[in-house]
Amino acid sequence: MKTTIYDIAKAAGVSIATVSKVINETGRISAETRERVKEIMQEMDYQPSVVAAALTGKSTFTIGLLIPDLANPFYAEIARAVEDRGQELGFNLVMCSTDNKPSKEAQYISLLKQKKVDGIIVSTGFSEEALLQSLIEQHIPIALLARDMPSLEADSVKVDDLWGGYRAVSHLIELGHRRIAVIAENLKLANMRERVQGYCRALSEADIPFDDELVEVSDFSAEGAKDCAYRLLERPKPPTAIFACNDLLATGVIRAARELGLTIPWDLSVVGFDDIAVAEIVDPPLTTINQPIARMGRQVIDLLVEEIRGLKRIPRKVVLTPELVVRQSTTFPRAVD
Amino acid sequence: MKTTIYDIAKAAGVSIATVSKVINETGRISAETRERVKEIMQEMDYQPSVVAAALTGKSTFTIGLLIPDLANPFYAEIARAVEDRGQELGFNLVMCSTDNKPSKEAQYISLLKQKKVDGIIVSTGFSEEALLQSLIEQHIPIALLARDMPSLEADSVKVDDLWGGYRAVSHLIELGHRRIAVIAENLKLANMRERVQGYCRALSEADIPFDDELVEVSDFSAEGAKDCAYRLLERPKPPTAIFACNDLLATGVIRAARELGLTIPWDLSVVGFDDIAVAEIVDPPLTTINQPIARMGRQVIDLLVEEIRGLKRIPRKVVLTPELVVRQSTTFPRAVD
DNA sequence: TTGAAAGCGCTAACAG
DNA sequence: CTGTTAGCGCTTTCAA
Repeated sequence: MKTTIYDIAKAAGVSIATVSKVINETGRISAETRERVKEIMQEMDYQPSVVAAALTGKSTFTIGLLIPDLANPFYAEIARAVEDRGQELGFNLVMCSTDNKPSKEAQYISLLKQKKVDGIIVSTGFSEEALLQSLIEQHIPIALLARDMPSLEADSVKVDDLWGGYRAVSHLIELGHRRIAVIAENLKLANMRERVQGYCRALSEADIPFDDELVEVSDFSAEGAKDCAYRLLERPKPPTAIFACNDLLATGVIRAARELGLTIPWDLSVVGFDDIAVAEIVDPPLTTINQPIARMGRQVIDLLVEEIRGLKRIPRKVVLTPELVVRQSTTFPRAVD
Repeated sequence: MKTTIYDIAKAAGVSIATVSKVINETGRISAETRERVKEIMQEMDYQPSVVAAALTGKSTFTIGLLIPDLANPFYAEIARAVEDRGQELGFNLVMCSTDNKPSKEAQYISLLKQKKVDGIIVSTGFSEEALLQSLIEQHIPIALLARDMPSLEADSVKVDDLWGGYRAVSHLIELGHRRIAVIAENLKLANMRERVQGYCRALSEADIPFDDELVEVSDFSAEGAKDCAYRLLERPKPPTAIFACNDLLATGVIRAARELGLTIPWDLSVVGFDDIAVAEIVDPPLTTINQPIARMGRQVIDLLVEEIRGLKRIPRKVVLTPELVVRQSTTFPRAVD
């Protein structure tokens, strides 16, 4: 049998209440007995049961992380960042890949509730606001990561997607591009819409007319983006630059260009979004918009843990400014119109 | 307050024991009361507390997954595969990225024990066998994934690394290469040693003398592999092909080659190992050895859950045969010696 | 077929 | 400063 608080109490010749107090550093215990109990706990290699403690209303020290897909490098990096900060604070992460399917999301959330997790970080695409709202009403701490629902009373940490999109496209414009296409992942995602809005803003600021033939909507895959890029590049007047709304899509664009015999950046400039590790690895290294993933992960955990600890406050909406990272996938357009 | 088993019992006019029995489908209950209780549970949106159940000795339906680094695409894909099968069976995954540091590993394991997880899947590099052994003695189900410790009485699922290495290099030999280098990640990892052994076996079978100047040891990063590749390629007589012991290392090789003005595969053939998603994305698409990740993930979970359910058996050591996937990073050597 | 009652390991008043 | 005791929500004999 595993050693319990009773074993310790008996061995130390005190009551379980005393042991509990030294474990939690609550109440007042004489230094002497405290030391003795501690020693015995060491000797007997005692580890308090989180389960039993949780049943009495204490933390489970577990946080759920909802993301679309753990195998997607962006979310894997997000998860790692969150995990790291969680670990520092003593919290474990349970992973929930929902594939952006409401049914999976609901299923995971239900399980997390049954397990009495301390809080949930939501980084999935289009959660039903009602579902999250109900969690809040059940006093389950929630935080949004890499997205936000303005009307939801929950902490959130994200970058300014509109600014990011704007910056990406204005970079292309500064290089001299005028026929710039954009490939988005799914316009139902607020993120994507904002990035495209940034695209529009940059165009309009440069007095470049918006041409809806230059906006393509892909699925979430690099494959999908490749198809979009094909359509774009096989037009009579193809764009000289493409803004892919995330790096994964950008890799699809790169492959399409390669297959069509185009050399990046000379025949086509490409800029991505996210700055995941693969952005550096692809050929050519990708110019992109950097999301400070490590920082974002740390910050959501910090906010969520604050709430878990009961420091009730007004929800904080953190918006970080992403940065343009110029690498080698962008340059001047070969021929000016 | 959350609704408990008592609320249901009261509403249904039965005892909590009865409710418990319909929840768990144990004991004999009249169809009539069963239905009534079920209805009421629905109506009241009752969800049994996993925590309370766990305290009485039942499953927590939680499994710990120990990997070196969740941000590493190979492990992210592994984690996703494991998560998926776990979800199908009702188990949640808690992620533990150890960075192959024994201290982190120990810390995570301790936490997992306190939370009474049902089992642990170990996919980290060099766990101390003693630590895992002690878990087994505490009757905590353990399974090894993508690695094995033959002397440990635990299930394991992995590919035949030696065969994989052999297949990679024999492919190069068949193409006509004779000066073939290998870049390994860390020879303390059994995996890596076996892959290098496969390399050696293929050479010796082809009567190519082993040249220890052609084996480089990198750290775990693409950067490290790039440095190794530089050293290799700047020799007076550089290799015509490089076997990188995993795809991440292979991307480093590709970058080094690119920087040195070499064209793959014409100036240098490269083969990787793992077949992660980026293998298809890099330029040129990477010839590599495929690990059937989805299948591996499914199988460890199945084995582990068997053990969790108490179907005690002799540990199963599953070894799958990886397959060569020929893409565009390999071809004949330009000039035969 | 059902229910009363004794835990599971720990926390938190409340007494002493 | 320390101990007694009543739960937390559920499972599981054992009787009825």
